[in-house]
Amino acid sequence: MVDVARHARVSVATVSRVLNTPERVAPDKSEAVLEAVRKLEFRPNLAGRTLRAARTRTLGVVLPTLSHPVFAECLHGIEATARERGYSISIATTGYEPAQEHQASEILLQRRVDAMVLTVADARHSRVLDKLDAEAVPYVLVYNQLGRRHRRRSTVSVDNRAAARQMVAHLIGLGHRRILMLAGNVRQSDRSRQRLQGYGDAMRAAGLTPLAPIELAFMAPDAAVHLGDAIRSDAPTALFCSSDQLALLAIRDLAALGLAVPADISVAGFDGTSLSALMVPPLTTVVQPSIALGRAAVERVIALLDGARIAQPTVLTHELRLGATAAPPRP
Amino acid sequence: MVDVARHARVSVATVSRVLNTPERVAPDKSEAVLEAVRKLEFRPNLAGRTLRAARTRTLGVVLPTLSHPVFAECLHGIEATARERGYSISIATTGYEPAQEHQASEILLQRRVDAMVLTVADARHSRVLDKLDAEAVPYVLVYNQLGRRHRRRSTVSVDNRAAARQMVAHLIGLGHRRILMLAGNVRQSDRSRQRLQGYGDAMRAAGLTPLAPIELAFMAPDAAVHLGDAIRSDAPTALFCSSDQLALLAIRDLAALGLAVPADISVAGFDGTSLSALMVPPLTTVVQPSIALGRAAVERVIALLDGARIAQPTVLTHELRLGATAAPPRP
DNA sequence: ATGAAAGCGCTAACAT
DNA sequence: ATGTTAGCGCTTTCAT
Repeated sequence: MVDVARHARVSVATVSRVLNTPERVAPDKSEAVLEAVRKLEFRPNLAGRTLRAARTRTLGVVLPTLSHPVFAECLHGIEATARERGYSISIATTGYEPAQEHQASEILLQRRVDAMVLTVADARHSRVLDKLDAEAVPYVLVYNQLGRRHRRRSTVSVDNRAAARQMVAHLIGLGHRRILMLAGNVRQSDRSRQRLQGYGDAMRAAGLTPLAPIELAFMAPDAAVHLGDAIRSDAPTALFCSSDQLALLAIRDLAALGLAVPADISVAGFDGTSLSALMVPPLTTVVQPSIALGRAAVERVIALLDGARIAQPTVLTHELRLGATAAPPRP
Repeated sequence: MVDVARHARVSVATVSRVLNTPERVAPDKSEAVLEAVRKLEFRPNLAGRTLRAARTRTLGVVLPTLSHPVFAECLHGIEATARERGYSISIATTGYEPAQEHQASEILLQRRVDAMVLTVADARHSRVLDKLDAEAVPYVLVYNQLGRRHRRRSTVSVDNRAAARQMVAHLIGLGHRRILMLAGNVRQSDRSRQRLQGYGDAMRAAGLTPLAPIELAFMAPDAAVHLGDAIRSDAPTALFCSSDQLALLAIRDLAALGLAVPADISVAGFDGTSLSALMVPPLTTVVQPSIALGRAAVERVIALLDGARIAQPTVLTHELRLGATAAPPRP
C-alpha cells in the first residue's frame, strides 16, 4: 500500500479510502490511486484488513458431507450467493459426527468468520449452537427445522413433516396400506425424526397403523440384510425413504431380492437431487430446493450481520415429484 | 494473548511458543499457559498470525461447479485431507466460465492462500495458471491432464485418453460398429478433447471410421434435438458420453425418442459417480476415483509447499464399470 | 479532502 | 528458557 501511495503521490490513508469509501475522496486523486493499483497489481492483504477492521467478509459453512448431492447443491447456492454479496466462504464438514461439529466450528471461529451457515444433527440440542449463541456469532441453520418452542434459532428449510405426510398420503391414495419407512438415524437427526412424524401423521389420518421404521446409519453397508428381514416380516407394498440415497439403495437391494419397482413394491424418496430425476424410471420423491435453501440461508445470515432480528423460520416450498417408482399395489 | 500471558504469569512470547513450538518451553510454564488458554477460552486470531507469519495454512480450491457430483466428491477428498494435514480450505467456483477463473483466483489470492488446487477449462492455455506461475504460488491441477510437452504443471488425474479408448474398445468388443460420441465442449475442455482422442484411437484401431461427435455445452437444454438429429443421420448403435451427466441425459432423451437402453441402443458414460452405480440398470461407465484425486491433489500441493519439486504427473487408475446400459447391438 | 500516526493480534529476532 | 519489542498491512481516529 505504501508503494501505491507513493506512486499516486498520496498518503496510505487516501489509498485505503479509495478502496473502501471512494465517495469520500476527490476524483482526480481517486483516479491516480486506481491507476497505481493497476500498474503495481496491488492486491489488498485481507489479513491486515481483518486485523484492523475486525471483519473478514467470510462466511463459515458447516455441513455433514459434500458427497451427498443435497449438500453439494446447497453449498453451490451458498457459494454463488456469498460471492454475489461480496463474501467468500470457508467450509468444514462433520461426517455426520456431532463431535466433529465442534471441531469444525472451532476451525472457522479461529478464522474469525463473520457468521455461519450450518446443518447440525439436531438443532434442539447442540453444544455448537449454544456456543455460537454465547459468543454472539450470527448463524443460520439450513435443512434443520425447529418446533414452535425452539424458535430462537434462525432456520431455512422445507416443512419436513408436512412433506413426508403428503408423500405418504400419496402412497396411501395409490392404494397402499402396508407402508414401511426407511429412516436415517432418528435419534441423531432432527429431519429424520420430523419425516418419521409426517409418516405417522399420514398413516393415522388414514386409519392405518404405522410400522416400526428401519433405521439405517448413513451409508450403512448392512442395509440389504435389514431390508430383507423387514420385508419378510412386514410384507410392505411401499417403502417411504427419508432420502433419495436410501431410496436408490433400497431399489438396488430390492432388485437383488427379486422384487421389481414399482411392479412388486413401490419406493418413494426425499430430496429430489437432480440425478434422481434423470434415472430411469425417475424416482418418486419430495423435491427440496437445495440451491434455493443455500441462497436463502446466505441472504438471511447477511441480514443478521446487517442487524436484522431473528425472524420467523424461512420455509421454502417443496414439491412432490411423481416419478415412476410408485404405483398402485398388486391387487 | 496478553490476558493469557497475565493469567499464566508469563510473557506473550511464551504463550506464542507454547502454541507453536511447545518443545521449547519448560513443562510447568507450558502447563500454566495451557490452563489459562482453557480458562479464558482463548482462540488465537488467525489474522494476526497470518500477518506476521505470512502463512495462512489455507488452501484455495477452484472448481467449475459443486452441482456436479464428480467435483463435489473431489472437494470432499480435498477437505478431508486438508483438515487432516492442518490446513483449511477456501473455495470459489467458476461455472465453467474461463472469465470467472480469473475472478475466483483473485479472491483466493487476496485471502493469501498458501497454495491452490484447481480444475481449469484448459490447462495448456490458462491466464490464471500463467499468473500463478509468475507469482510463484504453488498449485496442483485436478482432473486436468497435460501432454508430454507441457509437463511444467503439476497434475493429478486419470489417463483420460486411455480410459476412453478402453471403454470404446469394450463397446466395439460387444459388436458395435457405429459408435457416436457425446462430448462436452471440446474446444474449451482439455478432458473432453482427450476423451475424444481416446474414442478416435479405439475406432481407428478397430478399422472403423470415427463419427463427428455431438458437442454439448454444459447442461445444454437443446440436447434432445441434437441427439435426435444425430441418431437419424448416423444411426449409431452405441453412445459414448464424456460424462455420466451426459449419459443420463441421453438415456432420458432416448426414452423420449422411443429407444430402449440397452435393447435398442447402448450407452456408456465417464466419471463413475456413486449415483450412477445405484441407478437401475447401473450405468456402464469409466470410474474415476474422485475422492482419491482430491486427496492426492492436496498431498501433492502440501509437498510443493514443503519444498518438493514438480514431479511426474500423478495418474490414478480408473476402472471400467460394466453396468447394464451397454449390450451387444441387435443382430 | 487529505495526512500523520496509533494499533488490531500475533511471531520472531534479539537480548538476557 | 524466557522476556522485550519491532513490525507484518491495513483502517480509522484525529488534526489540519
